[in-house]
Amino acid sequence: MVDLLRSHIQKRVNISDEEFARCRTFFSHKKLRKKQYWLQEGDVCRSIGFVLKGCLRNYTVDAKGEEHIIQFAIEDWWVSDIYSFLSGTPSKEFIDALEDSDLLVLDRSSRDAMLDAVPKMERFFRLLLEANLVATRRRVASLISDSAEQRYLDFLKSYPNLVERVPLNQIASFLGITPQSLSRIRKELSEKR
Amino acid sequence: MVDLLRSHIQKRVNISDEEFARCRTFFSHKKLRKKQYWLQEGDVCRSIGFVLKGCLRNYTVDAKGEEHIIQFAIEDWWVSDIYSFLSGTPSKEFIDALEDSDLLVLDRSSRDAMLDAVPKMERFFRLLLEANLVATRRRVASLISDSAEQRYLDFLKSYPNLVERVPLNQIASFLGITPQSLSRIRKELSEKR
DNA sequence: CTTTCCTGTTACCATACGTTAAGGCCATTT
DNA sequence: AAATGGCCTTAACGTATGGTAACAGGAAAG
Repeated sequence: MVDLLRSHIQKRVNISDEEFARCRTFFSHKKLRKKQYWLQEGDVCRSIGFVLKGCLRNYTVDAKGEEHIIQFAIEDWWVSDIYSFLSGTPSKEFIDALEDSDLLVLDRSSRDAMLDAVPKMERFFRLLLEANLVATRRRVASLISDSAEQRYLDFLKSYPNLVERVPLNQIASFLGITPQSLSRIRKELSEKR
Repeated sequence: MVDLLRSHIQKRVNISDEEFARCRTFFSHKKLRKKQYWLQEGDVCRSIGFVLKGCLRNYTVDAKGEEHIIQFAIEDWWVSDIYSFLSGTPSKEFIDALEDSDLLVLDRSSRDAMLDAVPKMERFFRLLLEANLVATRRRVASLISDSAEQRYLDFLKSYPNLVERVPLNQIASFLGITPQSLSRIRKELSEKR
């Protein structure tokens, strides 16, 4: 299981067994059952989580009580409210588990200690953030440029594995539309092709 | 002018005169006249730019020829197609100047050399990326949650200086709506309040 | 086994935003 | 002075998506 983290890091920086062993000591384990919260609005997000198993979502709830999914996280992804984590201010987001999940958790002081203990990880996090920023910018471009139908088709292409695991109403929320609209879009697509 | 870069870096990491002087050698200057391109679709984005003066925009052009602004950049901000820059693949974006502008430019090999020469800059870029990611995630949250009117009001609050410098049709494009819609929204707002 | 909840679908109407077209204002060019 | 082009606005109409409501199938809970 922990091998997943090792290969995740190795994808970006070369790390020795000894260095990885040192890194490993800064993480702790966390199990979440389906529907269990990891972060609730008003809490400070004190750690970032690396998903070993399962699926989580990061979302806001607006004044009408509607949920808006900012991010999904499955195996090999990280999850957190990065703003609250970095600033130490209370979060406006929720994080909970869509499936029984298994995380490796790194709190703020552990991360800082790790960066001191294994300087190479500084580069790892930079590269991770770069990849994240690229993906998030893509999503912005898609949201300001594309129709809901196009965004759904892109989602199918980009995350084929997620479609099978996540309920459609959750995907609609991620796309920024209602479940009813997504249902209509799916109907039209199936009629056309 | 270069002091702007110094204080920009200093905001995130402590850097000595000597270290800054070393950093400085990796940058080159670039002047752009209004409407001049810095990046065109199909080109590889070989450098990132730090804006000393002026205003630039980063945008895509869709199949209908419509422009969609992904990012504005004014003084003290960075501009690039980070995906093309990192991957070395041809860009699908344009970058041009909305005003006569003055950039400090860092190409890929210079950046890598700088990171070797001044390891502290590794942390600087990590922190810069973190801030960028936070802002971009905010924008995603706003695009999937808020009405165009709300997004416009948020824009006014977040970037009051930009509103005065950038034409309204450009702001509409940034918000993901047409100039006509923005005009209508402004009218309704002025009638209400 | 029955009940309840969760998910997905459909339909009807409402609304926000897009499209097309036109006109006016102002700065720049000729 | 006249002409041009960029920018903003307005209006009438079209379309995509939202809101509300109802229903059905399947999973989960009792």
